[in-house]
Amino acid sequence: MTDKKNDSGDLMEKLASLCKRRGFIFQSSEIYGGIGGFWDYGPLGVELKRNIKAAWWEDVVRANDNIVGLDCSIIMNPKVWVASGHVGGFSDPMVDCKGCKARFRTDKIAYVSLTKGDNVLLDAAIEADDESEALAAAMAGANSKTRRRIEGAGGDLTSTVTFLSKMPDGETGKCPNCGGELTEPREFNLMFQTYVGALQDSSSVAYLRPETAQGIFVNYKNVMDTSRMKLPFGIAQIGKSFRNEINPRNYTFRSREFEQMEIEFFCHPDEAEKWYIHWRDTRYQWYIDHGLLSDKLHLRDHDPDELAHYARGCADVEYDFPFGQAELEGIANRTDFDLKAHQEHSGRDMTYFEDELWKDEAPKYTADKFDGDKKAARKAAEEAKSVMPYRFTPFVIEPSGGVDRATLAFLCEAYTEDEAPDENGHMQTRVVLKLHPRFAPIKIAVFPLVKKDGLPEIAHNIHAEAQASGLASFYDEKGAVGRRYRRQDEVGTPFCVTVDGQTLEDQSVTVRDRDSLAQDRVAIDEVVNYVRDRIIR
RNA sequence: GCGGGCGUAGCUCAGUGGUAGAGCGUCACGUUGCCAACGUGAAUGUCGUGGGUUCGAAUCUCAUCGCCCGCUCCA
Repeated sequence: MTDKKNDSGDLMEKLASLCKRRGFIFQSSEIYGGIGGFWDYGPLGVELKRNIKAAWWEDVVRANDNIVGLDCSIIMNPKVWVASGHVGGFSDPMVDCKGCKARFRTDKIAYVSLTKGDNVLLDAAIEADDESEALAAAMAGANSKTRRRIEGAGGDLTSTVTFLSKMPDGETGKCPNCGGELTEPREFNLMFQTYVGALQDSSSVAYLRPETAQGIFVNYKNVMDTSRMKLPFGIAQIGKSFRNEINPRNYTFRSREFEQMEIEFFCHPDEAEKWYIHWRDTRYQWYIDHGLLSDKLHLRDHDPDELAHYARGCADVEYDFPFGQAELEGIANRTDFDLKAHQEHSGRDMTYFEDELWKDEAPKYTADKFDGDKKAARKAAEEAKSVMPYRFTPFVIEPSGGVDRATLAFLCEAYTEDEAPDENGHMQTRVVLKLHPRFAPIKIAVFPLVKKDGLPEIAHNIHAEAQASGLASFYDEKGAVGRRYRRQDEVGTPFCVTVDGQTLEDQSVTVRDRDSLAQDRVAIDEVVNYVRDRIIR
C-alpha cells in the first residue's frame, strides 16, 4: 500500500470538500450566505472535536493531581480587560495609503524635520519604532547635498520627530513609502463588544472574552481557597473565545469564534523555568502521541525580541499546514504579570504564602527572642512573612492551545489517498482519514455481509453491545460490503466488524483494520474487547 | 482593508442572451458472500443575494455577501 500523501495546496480543498460531504464542518449560517470567520461542526465533526477535548481533559486534568478544572463565563466585568491590557493598549490605530495601498500602524510612522532657524533642512516621513531610529533613518535616507548642509550647520540644529499617533485629530501626514495621501486612522480593536442589560450606553459595554486565560486568573484565589491546592498547581479550562479578526483565513484556522484549551500553571518564581520546559515538552509530545508526525510538527522557541513584554519565555507548537507552518499551541512563561495586574486593578491580594516553610521559621520570632517585647517580635515576624521566600506572587506557565486548530491539524494529517484493490483486484484510489483511534468519531462499524440468513440480527446485537459498553458504534447493512468499508475509511473509523456465513457455524466475525486492511477472525464474545484494547491510546 | 480569481444539485464541475445539465454521491428494489463507480427506478436547484439592462438573464451590468490566492494584520 503506497501512500500518496498530498502536501500540495489542493489538500485543503479536498479536505474541506470531504468535511462538508461527510458532515464534519459546515460554514456557519450557510443558507443565508454564510458569515466570515464562523464555522459549524456537523455530526461527525462534533464527535471528533469532543474526542480531542476529552483526551486533553483526561491527560491534563484527570491524570494530574495538581491540576483542577474550571469553566468561566464568557462575558466578564469589563475591568478584567482593562487590567489585562486588552482594552486600550492593544487597539492599534492603522492608516492605509491611498496611493500605494500600504498599511501602517500610526505609532510606527514618524515625521522628522531638521531646522536651522527658519530654514527647513530636512523634512521626511519615515517608518520607525522610536525617535532615534527615525532620526537615523531620516539621515540615511537624505541625499548627499542635504547631508552636507546638515553637517555644515554644526550644532545649532533643531530636530523634531512626531509620530502620526501623536498628531492632533484630523491631521494626517504623507505616506513614508510613496509620499501619497493617508486615510484617517482607524481603530483595530479585536474584541467583540456587547451591552449587558437593556440599556445600551457606555456604562453597560462588555466584551466577549478574547482568551480564556483571564477567567482563570480572576478565579485563582477562589480555586486556591476552595480546592486546598498548593504550589505548584494548575487550573485548566476549555471554552470559546472571540476575536474580531480583520481577515479570517485558511478554513477554520483563523476564526472569529474559536475554542481554546488552556492551562495556567502557578509555580514558585524560582521553578518557573523548570515548569516552562516541562510543559513545553509535554504539550509538544502530546501532539506527536496523537498522530502528528514529528517532521511536520515543530517546537519553535521564540527569539527574545519576539516575546511579549510580559513573557520571559515562549515556544510555539507549529504544524505544517497546506497553507504553511502555523501555530497550534503556545507555551509561555507569563511571569507574575497577570496576577500582579489583577492585584493592582482589583485591590485584591493575589500573593501566595508558604505556610509550611514559615512554620519552621516562626519559632525565631517568639517574644523571648526579642527581650520579651511581644510587639517587636510580632512586627519582625510580619516583616519577615511579607516577603520572599514566604510571601510572593506566583509565576504562571501558560500552555494555550486552539481546539479548532488542533482539529484541523489532525484532519490534515489524517487525510490520505492510497490504493486498495477492488473486487477484480484492480487498484483503486481510496480516501481514508487515518485519525488516531482515540479521536475517531466512530470507533466500530458493524455490518452483516448480506441482508439475509439472520446475519443482520447478529450484527445488530454486536452493535448494541458495543454501544452499551460506551463505544461509538455504527450499523450499516446497505449495499456492497466493500462500499461500506470505504465509507467508513473516509470518516476514519478504525475497525469494521462483519458478520458472515461462518459466523453461523462458529460464532466468529471478521474485524477489518482501517489502515492495513487486514482481517482478523474474532469470537463474537470477544469482539468489543478486541476493539476496545486497540483504541485506548 | 487593498489587488486578483471564483460562486450552477450533497460533492466536483460543464453550460457566454432563448426549455437547468453531467459524473459521483443519496434513496428504493433487485443482485452481490469481504474491499466503492452491477441492473432497474427515484428524489434533489431562490444558478450566492439584491437591483439594473433586455421581449427574454445562470450568461451582460452595478452593488452586496461568502470562499480561495497574494499583500496587510495577528495583543
